[in-house]
Amino acid sequence: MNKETLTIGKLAKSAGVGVETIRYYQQRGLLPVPEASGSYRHYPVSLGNRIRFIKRAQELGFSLDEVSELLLLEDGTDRTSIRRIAFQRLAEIQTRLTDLNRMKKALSHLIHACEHTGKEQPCPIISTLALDGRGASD
Amino acid sequence: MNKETLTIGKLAKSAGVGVETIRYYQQRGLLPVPEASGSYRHYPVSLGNRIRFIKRAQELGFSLDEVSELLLLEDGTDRTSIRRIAFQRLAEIQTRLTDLNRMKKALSHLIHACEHTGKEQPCPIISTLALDGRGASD
DNA sequence: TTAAACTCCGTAGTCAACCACAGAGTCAAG
DNA sequence: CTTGACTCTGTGGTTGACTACGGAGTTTAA
Repeated sequence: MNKETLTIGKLAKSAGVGVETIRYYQQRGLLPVPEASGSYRHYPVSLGNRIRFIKRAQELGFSLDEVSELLLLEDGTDRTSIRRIAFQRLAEIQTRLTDLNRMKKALSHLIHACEHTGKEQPCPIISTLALDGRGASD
Repeated sequence: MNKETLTIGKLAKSAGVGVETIRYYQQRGLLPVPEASGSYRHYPVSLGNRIRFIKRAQELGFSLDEVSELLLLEDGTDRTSIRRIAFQRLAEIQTRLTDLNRMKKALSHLIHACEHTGKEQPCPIISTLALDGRGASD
């Protein structure tokens, strides 16, 4: 009833997520489950900020487990721990970037070779994949 | 019994995968299911090459669905289709690379800011995530 | 006052690419 | 001929982040 609270549906809409997402976050312990004063629960509007926090962290590639950690540190006093999590995340991103760049290079190379190989010869993309053992190009 | 055939376990070992993986590939239609001459099936050794083909394609980031397509084109005559699939894959890799680079940049920036901000001020990592609405940096 | 829209709660399904396991049958070596 | 390793089939579990659904109760707008 309070002007400061919303039903779960309104909260979801205000935060741009589905109702089920909110319930899921509650299960994961990312969001508190308010007491119901009546038969429906009343959600403080401020939870919208927390949901948006979660969403922005996800956009930076944090998993919900990592977001949980960040939320514990939300007051910002434990800089060291926060940076540790961020560094970890950065390292994972770097690893993934390296992998993808290797794939990209290999694939571009194969496509290029395929485009510049005569029809009489086998397709380099297929023949590379079909090579026995490894020892391809790499 | 033939010298040219193996039991599923031997085939799996020779191709460096688990028995379950072979059965899974059969379900997906990536591998044929040979008739059993007896009560066990006998797998041509050549299937090992096909399995390795699949694995190498996966290393280049192809999904099993894409591998199915590639296997249909395995003779290498339909270069256009093969290249189409490879190009698609390359485009996906590029998209992912762009995303990750954006994340990396944002995160490095935040970490740097966090390291060079006085203790009296709020942690930039947290406060960026906690920003109301969007309109952060981006 | 009723009908639509919503909430609650729990469970089950989705995607990808497998892995695990159970129970029964079978094969090969000693 | 026994033992132990293997095969067959079918089904269920894993991870991550949701999404969907069902049935019952509740609130609210017309």
